[in-house]
Amino acid sequence: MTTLTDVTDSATAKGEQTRELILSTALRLFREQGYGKTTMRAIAAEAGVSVGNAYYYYSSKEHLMQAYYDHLQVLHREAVAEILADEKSFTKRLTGVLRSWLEVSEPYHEFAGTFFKTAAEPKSPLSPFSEQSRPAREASIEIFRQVVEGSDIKLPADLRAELPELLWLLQMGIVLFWVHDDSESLRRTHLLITSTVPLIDRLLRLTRIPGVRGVANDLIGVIRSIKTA
Amino acid sequence: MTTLTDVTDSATAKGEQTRELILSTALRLFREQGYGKTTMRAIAAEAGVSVGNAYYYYSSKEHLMQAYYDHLQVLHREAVAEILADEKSFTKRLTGVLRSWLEVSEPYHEFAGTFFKTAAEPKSPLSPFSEQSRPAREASIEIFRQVVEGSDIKLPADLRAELPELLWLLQMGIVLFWVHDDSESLRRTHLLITSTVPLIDRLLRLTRIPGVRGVANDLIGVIRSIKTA
DNA sequence: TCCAAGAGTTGAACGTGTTCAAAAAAGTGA
DNA sequence: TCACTTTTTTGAACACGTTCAACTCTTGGA
Repeated sequence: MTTLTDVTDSATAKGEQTRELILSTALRLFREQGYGKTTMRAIAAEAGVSVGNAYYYYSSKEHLMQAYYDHLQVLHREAVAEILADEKSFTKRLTGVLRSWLEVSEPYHEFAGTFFKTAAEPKSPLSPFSEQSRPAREASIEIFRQVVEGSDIKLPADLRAELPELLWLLQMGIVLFWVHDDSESLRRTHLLITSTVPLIDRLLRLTRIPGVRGVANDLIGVIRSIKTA
Repeated sequence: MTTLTDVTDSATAKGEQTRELILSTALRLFREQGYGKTTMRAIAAEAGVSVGNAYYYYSSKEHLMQAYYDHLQVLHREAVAEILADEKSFTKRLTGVLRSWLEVSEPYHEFAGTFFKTAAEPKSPLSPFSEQSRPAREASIEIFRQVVEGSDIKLPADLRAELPELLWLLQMGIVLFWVHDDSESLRRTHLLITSTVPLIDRLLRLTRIPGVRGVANDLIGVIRSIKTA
């Protein structure tokens, strides 16, 4: 039996090395030529391995995409750390987080459509609602939980509890918009964020009005019942 | 020059006959085995034509899907006619229209995912937001315009004007939910509709409260500015 | 009736993602 | 060192959506 470091150095190292080589090659080609125009054969050739070998590590082309998605997640989490530490205002925190996502994802905007295409399919493991992407989804929701919890906003407890998930849904909506946005410098998506966030802030504060409060409570009830049904 | 009836009987008839044969065969196979498992070769074989011939009339497998989508649109329009003529209550009209869509689309639920998969791609002509699907989209929005206009609901004029489009967006959301819904008899989607519609009704009536009215107005402003930006 | 032009039809061929049986390499215990 | 097992790697083969040059049929005018 070899030592633990030996294992990571030799045993796993060989396979992991190939795995990472294939992934990085794939991501580079995706970035350079888009998802559709990058063939598995091209990835294998560029990485200096056989097609079958690529499939030995990634069971489909989509799985290579999944890996890219996870990568973005990490970049986003790093990008928002500073904002979440410094800022207290709810609108600024939320705007900052959404903007960061835009910045991080910007290089991939061109072929993001193809990604969300497969992501829209329910059975696909790439769907943001799927079981397989639960870790990534929860990590993402966690960011919004921090947005809410570290902010100055005052809210009824039950709404506060559901809010992170709702904000994540908002982000899904913005992503959908973003994918379709072909304006220069993504002007329209930026416009959407800057005009929507303050509105959400005001909407949330409206829950203090008794008549609104009732509707809001029922809304939460509906969301809960549908989640568990 | 032949007469008009001659043209439809002979000149166009031959081609149109083949076109419809291919379409109906495709839709049947889609229904029977799902979109993914139905091959163009199978459609051609079953229809008794060559693969190339199918492509002569439908430039891709997705276009056959588009045709199915248009088909649904017509069925839906027919299905809601009665409700829209008889019913005056806003919630009942809206619920009826959404329910009808569910009924009409039910046979296709299994493979609808694959349809919305390609629909999610921005460049795809099948996207509900695309230029090519404008006619289908506007026909769909028209239904919601009738829902609003024939109802007893009292609303500020500008909100009333935007509402059909918003309700169409709501339906897109419900469709997204529906696609992911694998509960028996689509229980969860039905639950979503029955609990969401009355809530929307109450939300809309809340716009009479001054504080809410301001936010609603701004929301409309945002929607308008983003649509034109 | 015949012929040129267009409409309709064919199926082999291409490029793609993916599979799989077999070969090569690496690891394991004596 | 030697057999053996397991991990890794290979590339031909498959099924699919799609294309296209060639073919047949239909039509309308001379």
